[in-house]
Amino acid sequence: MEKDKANITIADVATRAGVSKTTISRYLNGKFEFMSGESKRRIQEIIEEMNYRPNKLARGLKSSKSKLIGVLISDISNPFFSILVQGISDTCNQYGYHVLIANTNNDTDKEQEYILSMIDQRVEGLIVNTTGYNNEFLQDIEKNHVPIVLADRPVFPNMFDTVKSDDSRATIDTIRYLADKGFSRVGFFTEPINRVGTRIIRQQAYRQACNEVLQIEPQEYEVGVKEKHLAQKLVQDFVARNEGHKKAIFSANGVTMLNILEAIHSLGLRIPEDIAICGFENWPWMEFVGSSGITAIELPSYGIGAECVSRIMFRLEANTKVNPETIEIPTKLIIRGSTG
Amino acid sequence: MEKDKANITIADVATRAGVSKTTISRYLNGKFEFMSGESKRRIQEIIEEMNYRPNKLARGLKSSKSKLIGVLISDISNPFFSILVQGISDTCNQYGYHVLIANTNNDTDKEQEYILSMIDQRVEGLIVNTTGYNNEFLQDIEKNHVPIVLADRPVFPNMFDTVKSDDSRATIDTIRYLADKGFSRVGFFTEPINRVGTRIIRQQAYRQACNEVLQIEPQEYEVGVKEKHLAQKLVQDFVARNEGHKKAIFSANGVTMLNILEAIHSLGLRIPEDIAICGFENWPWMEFVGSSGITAIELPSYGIGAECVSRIMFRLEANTKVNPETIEIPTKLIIRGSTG
DNA sequence: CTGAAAGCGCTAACAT
DNA sequence: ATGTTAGCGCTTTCAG
Repeated sequence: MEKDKANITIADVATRAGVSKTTISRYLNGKFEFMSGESKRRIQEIIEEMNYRPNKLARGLKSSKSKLIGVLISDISNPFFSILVQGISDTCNQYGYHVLIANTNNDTDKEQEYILSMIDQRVEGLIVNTTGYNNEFLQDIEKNHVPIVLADRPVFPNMFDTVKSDDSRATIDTIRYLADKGFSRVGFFTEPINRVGTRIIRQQAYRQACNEVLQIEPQEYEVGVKEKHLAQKLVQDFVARNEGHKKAIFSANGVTMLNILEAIHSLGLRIPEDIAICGFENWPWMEFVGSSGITAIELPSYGIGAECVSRIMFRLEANTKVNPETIEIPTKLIIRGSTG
Repeated sequence: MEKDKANITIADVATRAGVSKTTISRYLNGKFEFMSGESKRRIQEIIEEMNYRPNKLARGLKSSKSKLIGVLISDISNPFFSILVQGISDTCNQYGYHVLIANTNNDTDKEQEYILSMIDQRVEGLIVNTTGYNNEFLQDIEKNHVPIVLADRPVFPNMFDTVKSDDSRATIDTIRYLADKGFSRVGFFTEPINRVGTRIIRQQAYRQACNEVLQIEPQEYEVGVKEKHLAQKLVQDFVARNEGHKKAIFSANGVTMLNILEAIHSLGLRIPEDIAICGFENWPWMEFVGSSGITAIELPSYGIGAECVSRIMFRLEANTKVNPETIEIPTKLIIRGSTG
C-alpha cells in the first residue's frame, strides 16, 4: 500500500491532475459524459497513485446522504436477531451502505433516543425491531425524516413497511400437525406479550387453532426468560390440568423453549412420553436434545434481514410516497422426536 | 413532540435567540464561560422550543470526529460474537458513540475493504475481530488513521491492544481437571486453525497440557462447521484409537462442540460412558443435553466487548502514543455431567 | 462576553 | 468539456 499523507482532498487531486475540483467531483460521481477520455484516464491514474479516498462526511454534508442505515434491535444477543442483523449487514454492504446498530434492550425510551441520534447522523433509512410502544414517534420520524421498515415485529394498526415470517399460518399448521398426531391438549407458552407484534400474532393464531382445530379452551402461560422457578411451576400446572390426555407444549419462541426445556429437565419429565414439545425457532442443538430432537419451526431470519434492506433501498429510489406493505417470508416445520 | 420543520440549523436558532452562530456553537459545546447566564438560559429555551438538534455530519466535517466506532466481526451469527457486539454496542452508546458494524465472514479482503470504507466515514476507532491475515494493513491504519483494539483474537507478534479471555489458563486448568477425574486420553477438536489467534493459543495450551499434565502425545482433529460427515469419522477415529482408556474430547469452541455432539448423537455413543466431552463456550442448552449437561468454559463475551470500548476511549483521550497492551478477562469452568 | 469571517471537503448551479 | 462560485451546517480563530 502506498504511503498516504494524512488527508488528501479533492483539491490535491485536482491540482496534480491540472483540472478543477469540479471535474474530479464529476469523475467521482461517474459523470464521465462531462469530460474527455483523456481527463478521465488521467484522473483515474492520479487517484490511484495518490491513494485518494473521498471523505464521506463532506459528501454527506452536501447531500444529506450518509450512506448509513440505522438498525434498532431489541436484543442482539438473541440468535434470531443476530442472524437477522447478519442479513441486514451483508445486504447493506452489497449496496455500498454501512449499518449503524443499537441494542434497545426492549426499552421504549432508548429506542427513541437512539433513533433521534441516528437521525442526527443523517442515516438514510431505519430498520426497527420495535418494542411496539413507539408508533406515533416512528410515524413522525417517517413523515419528517427517513423511511422506516419494521423487522420481524409488526404493529397494529399496520402503518409501516414490515418484513416478517408467516407466523399465523405456521402456528396453525403446527397445531394441526399436533392434532393429527393425537395431541388433544396443546398449551401455549410465551414471554410476556406486552405490545410485541410477533407474540400477539402467534397468540391469536393459537387461539384460532384452539377454536377451529382442537376445539378446546386456550391454555396460555406467560413466563419471562429469567423466571426459572415460574417456568417449572407452569409446566407442572399444565401437566396436572390435562391429566389423562395426550398433551403438547407449543412454545412461542426460542428463549421460551430453552426455559421450558430446563424446567422439564429439572422436573424429570420425559419427552415425548410425559409431555411433547415444539414451537418457534429451530437451532442446531435441537437436533440432539431429548432422545431424538425437538420439533421446531425454522424462521427465515437472514432472509428477513435481507428483505428489509431491499425494501429500504426500494423506498430510497422511489422518491414518491409508497404505501406500507407487509412482506411475509415462509417458515418451515422441522419434525423431530419431541412430538413423537 | 413539537412539529419541527425539515432542517433547523444553528443559524435559525441564532436568529431567534438574537445572538450569533458562534454563541450557539459555544453553547452546544458546553463553553458556558463565554456567555452571560442570560444568554445561556435564553438559548436553552429556544433550542428546546424549536426542537433543534445539531447535524453530526457538519460537526464531524470540521473536527473529523464522527462519534462513530467501527466494528468488524468475523461471524455475527455466532452467539459468542453477538454477545460481544452487545457489550460493544451498549458501552459505546453510554459514551455517546454509535457503532458501525460489518460482518467480514472471515474474509481477509472484506476486512480490508470495510475498514477502508469506515475510515472514509471518519470512524474514530476500530474494534476488530480479525482474520489474522491483515496485520500489516492494520498497522498502517493505526499509524495513519485511528486506534485499533483487537477483540477476542490476538495476533503474533502482538502489536495491537487486545482484549481476550484467559484461554491458555482455562485450557490447561480444564485438562488438569479431566486428568484428576481419571481421563488419561484427551483429544483436541477445533475448527481449522488458519491464523485465528484464539485457536492457535488454545491449541498450544492443549499441547502444553499434554506434555506437562497428561504426558501423552497430542491428538488433534480439525473439522469445519459444515463437515458433518468428517466430524463423525474423526470422533470414531478418536474412540478407536484410545480403546480401553478413559477418554474425553476437548472442544476448542462452541460451534465445534455442536458439531461433535451431533456426531456423537448420530453414532449412538453415550456421554460420558463411551466418551466424555467438554470445551470452550457455555450456552443455556448445555444444561440439559445428554443425561446431565455438558461441562463448559464460560467466556466473558459481554465483558470483552465492554472492555474493548473502554480501551478505545482511553486511547482517544490519551492523545499521546500508548503501548499496545493485552487485557485478559477471566473465564469460568462450569462442571456438569458430560465429564461425569 | 460576543461576533465576523474563514473554512472543513465536497457538490451543483451557472457560466463559458 | 471544463471552471467559477456559492454553499451544506458547523467550529474556530481573531478581533473587539
